[in-house]
Amino acid sequence: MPELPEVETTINGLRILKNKKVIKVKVYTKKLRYNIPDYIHKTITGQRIKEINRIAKYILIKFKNNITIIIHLGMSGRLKILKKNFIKEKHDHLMLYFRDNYVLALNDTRKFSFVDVVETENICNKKYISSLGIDALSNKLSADYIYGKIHKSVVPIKQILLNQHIVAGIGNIYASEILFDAKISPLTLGRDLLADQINQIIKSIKKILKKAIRYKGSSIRDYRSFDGTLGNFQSNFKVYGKAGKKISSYEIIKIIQYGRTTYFCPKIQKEQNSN
DNA sequence: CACTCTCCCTGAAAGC
DNA sequence: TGCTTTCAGGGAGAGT
Repeated sequence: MPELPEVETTINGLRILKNKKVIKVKVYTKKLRYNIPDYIHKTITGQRIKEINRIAKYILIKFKNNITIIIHLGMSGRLKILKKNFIKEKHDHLMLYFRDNYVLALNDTRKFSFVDVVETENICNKKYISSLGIDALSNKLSADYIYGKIHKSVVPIKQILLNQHIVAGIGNIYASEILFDAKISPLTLGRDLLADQINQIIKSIKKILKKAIRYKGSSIRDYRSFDGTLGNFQSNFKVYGKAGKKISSYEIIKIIQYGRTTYFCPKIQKEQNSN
């Protein structure tokens, strides 16, 4: 579920917790992808949230005592904000109770999410943070940068887009959507991409991700209540999940690349070498 | 080093 | 209908 637009939408929803004080921390499932550190209790109980932001798909909840909770949502994780008379649901693994009856719950069916607790100034010492490439929405993302990373690569562009060490934030759905928008075949190898194509990919990254964020943002009720709905962007998918459907008489197909599904329209998305 | 594959986990959907 | 198999939006770590 959570790629960059979902994470962005989530942190926008979480901002109502700014300045609120944690009065209790409950860990219902310690072992997620990694164990939730035991010291989460004493490091944030009684503390107020200073700010909430993200690095790529990592959510950072920063407290005023210089502690940051880092949350990665994995495949199926989501954060819910609950009010006083909430009911704990299946797969709620961590709950932060705030003054004023707010509760923040991490719910994750598949337990691929993780929660880390670090001193704020040491966030970048975490290997999973420091090894990230440039954020997909950063204006530092340039064709020169991408070219430098991929001009010798024999990996297909679809997989390159999923590589968080190159561009951070794109996931499996938006990778297909971005390449369709750029009219580039997901099979094209990194070293075969032309400068124009790299520029086009960057444009499509911004366009698709921003549009996705806009659609989530337009359904405020969805994320304010954190009811698990995906927002409205699904109906905007052009190719993802649409194998067998047609775009102006050209068929969309599904292939498997590196164990992940890719959807594309071969007639519209050309490989440079096949022309 | 660069690339590829498996695995972590649960449940919905597809297959039989 | 009910049982079995496949697959899912992420990413680390092992293997080649």
